[in-house]
Formats: sequence, structure tokens, C-alpha cells
Amino acid sequence: MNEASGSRPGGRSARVRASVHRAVEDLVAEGVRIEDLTIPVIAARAGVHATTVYRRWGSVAELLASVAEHRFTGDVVVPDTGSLGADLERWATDVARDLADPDTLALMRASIGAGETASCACTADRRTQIAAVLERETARGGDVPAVDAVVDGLLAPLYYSALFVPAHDDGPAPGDRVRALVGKLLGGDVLSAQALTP
Amino acid sequence: MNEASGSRPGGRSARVRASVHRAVEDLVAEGVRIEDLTIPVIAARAGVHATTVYRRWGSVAELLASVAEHRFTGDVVVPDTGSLGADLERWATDVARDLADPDTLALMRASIGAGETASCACTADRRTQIAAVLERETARGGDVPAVDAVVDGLLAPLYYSALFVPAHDDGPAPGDRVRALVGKLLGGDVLSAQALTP
DNA sequence: CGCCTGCGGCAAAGATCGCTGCGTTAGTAT
DNA sequence: ATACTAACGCAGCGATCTTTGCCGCAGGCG
Repeated sequence: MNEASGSRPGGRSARVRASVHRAVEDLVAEGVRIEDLTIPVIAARAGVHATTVYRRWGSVAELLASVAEHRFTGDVVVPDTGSLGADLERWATDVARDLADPDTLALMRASIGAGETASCACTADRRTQIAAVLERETARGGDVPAVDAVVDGLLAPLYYSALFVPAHDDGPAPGDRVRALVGKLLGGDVLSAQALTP
Repeated sequence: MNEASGSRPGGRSARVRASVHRAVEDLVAEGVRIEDLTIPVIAARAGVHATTVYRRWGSVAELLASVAEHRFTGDVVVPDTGSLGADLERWATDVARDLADPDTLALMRASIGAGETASCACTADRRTQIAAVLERETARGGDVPAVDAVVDGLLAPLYYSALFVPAHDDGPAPGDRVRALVGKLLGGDVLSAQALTP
């Protein structure tokens, strides 16, 4: 969002931030456990002095929140296929593909383990993406379910599967699963979906 | 599951294990942050020497996984109210109440952060509980949705909310939310729900 | 009843972490 | 171009964690 935030967004600060973020992603991707993911380790990998990391982020939890926020925002382009169903299907497919990446999943696990702030950073942008899709359909003149209904019907199952279902493939192929979820979400009359979360 | 595992399950070992587990639950319940939840602290609270904890569990992550495993299995009695809707509603309410507990949530966060194995341990028992509820309804002669459909429609939204929605109260009251989810799950014709996850 | 072994208690050493004061570098403004 | 200052590097300190070797107790077994 505001990569250039701070009172001095000049080259070096941005470089350091990028370097540290990259280091965190790499270390998590390499399977370093949360308790071993310490600031000196991160700083060493980033080629930055540990003091800098302590001063800028303070703790591993905040750093993970920062990384998660940047990792999980703005990387999905909201599609515009012309129909709500197709838009949702495409968007959910992108989300599912993202969650299928082991590195992404590892980062999310770490963020969830780091606390509520970092955890919420993983999904904050998803809601705005959903809202954008729904708003587009509204502009077309169609009825849309509530954002929370889409979260319950699409996002929650995808995240749940990613986190709690063992890696071995279960049931439907990824594409079929998304299709089925969207169909179920939109199949029920839209009114009840709207009334679900007042 | 096997509380008395190990080559010498005699009184003292079991006592120590129970004491340490209890200490972890208490500390987490008191709001001690994960990063402050260190082995010496746990050992002191449990009235056990830190060396013992290091030797038996090795790390905080493994200890938390162990606690979570015992915490998330077998503590929910599957209800039998006479109708599928009421059974599911009651069961889901129990689950939601459990997830609303800060200690339980903290334990789950830690387990998720610990990796896939510990993570799956949090929900493994839920599936069997759902299966039991559905089987009971089948014995009554009613049509039931697939277990995966119930997971998607009930369990996933509840877990998602617990993990990714900030603590501040959102939308509906806990009871209403569960009721709405169950209604939506059973409201759509059961056939489509069954076809969702073949 | 007495031996035996696994397991916990204990203390000390070693390692690591997180923090603080100060000098230096590199953006930024005039 | 020069001065200013925010941000980084550096070194060292104190505290805490983690490990290790040894001893003693208690629970199982003949």
C-alpha cells in the first residue's frame, strides 16, 4: 500500500525494508520454525544489522505482520468477465492457486502463529477485493450477496482447506471445487444470502 | 489419546505431564503472549524444573502441539435433539463457544504455526463429530449432506472468523450466526449439497 | 522384600538474545 | 553545493534462555 511511507522513504530505507522482507520470506520458505525465526537470524540473512530491525519493527510478530500485509495485498487483479459468477470463480481460483503455494502457506502459518494483528493482515485485502467484484456487479444492475456471505461461502472454505486439510489431494479437483462453491453460493436465492449477515 | 504413553507411565511422569499441560493452559489463559511463553516460565508455573521440560518436549512448539492435541479431542459430546438442524445448531454453537475462548484460540494459533501436523490435529476430531451427527440422522431415515459440505458450510466459517476477524464484535450475535449458517446449509436442497464434494 | 533403571532435580557453564549510547553514512532541503 | 538530520552500523552490556553432567528418588520387577 504505502511502500514509501515514513518520513524518509529514500533509497536506503526502502532497500533495507525490501531486503528484510525478502529475508523473512526466504527463511520461512526454507522451513525455519517460528521459534527459530529470530531477529538476529533475519538480520544476518538480510545483510542488515540486527539493531536496525529492532528499531524499525521491534518484534518478530510485527515484522511478520508487515510482511504478510505486503505479501497478501494487491497481487490479485480483480477480474471483469461480465458476470458475477464468472468473476467470483476466477477470483477464487486465483486465491486458491495462491494458497496452494507452499511458501505462501508457510508465511500464513507463521503470521497466524504470530498473533491477531499479523493474522488479520493475511485477509484484510480479500474483503476489499470481494467488495470490488460485488460492486461491479451492482453497477451492472444485478443483485449481489453480502460481502460476509461471500467470505463464508468462498473464502472461509478455501482458507480452511489450506490450513487444516492434509496435503494429500482430497475429493474434487481445485477448479471443480471452486466452481461448486460459487454455484452453491449463488444458487441459493440471493435474498437469504443477504439476510445472512445483517 | 495415550496419556499414559512412554516406557514408564507411572505416577510421577503422568503427574508432571499433567502439571505442565495445566501450566501452559493457565498461562495462555492469563494472556501471556506467545513470545513470552518460554520454557522456564512454564516450568516455574508447573512447579517442575526447566530441565525436565526441555528433556521431555524439547521446544515450546512441540509442547503446545501436545497440549492442543489433548485439548481438541473428545471434549465435545455430540448432541441428540431429534432433528438434524437442531443437532447441527447445537454442535456448532459448542464449537463457536470453544473458539471464542482466548486460550483455545491462542493454542490453535500456536498449533497452526507449528506446522501441518499439529494444525490438522486441531480439526481432526471435528470431522468425526460431524460424521456422528449425520449418521444419527441417517439412522432416523433422513437425507443428509456430505461431511465435506458441513465442513464448508459450518466449520470453515467459524474457524475463519476466529482466526482472521479482529476481536471487536462483528455483525450478528454468535447464536444468530450459527443459526443462519445452519439454515443456509440445510436450506438449499440437500442434493446439491451432496453433489458439492463427490 | 530388595534390586534396578528411568526420570526428575540441581547447579554451572555456554550461547543467544534484546537493548542502549555513540559515531558514521546517505538522503533531503535550501 | 552545502548543511542538516534521519537512519544505519558498531560495540558492548545485562538478562535470559538452553544445554550438560551428575546425583537422588520413585516406580516397576524378580
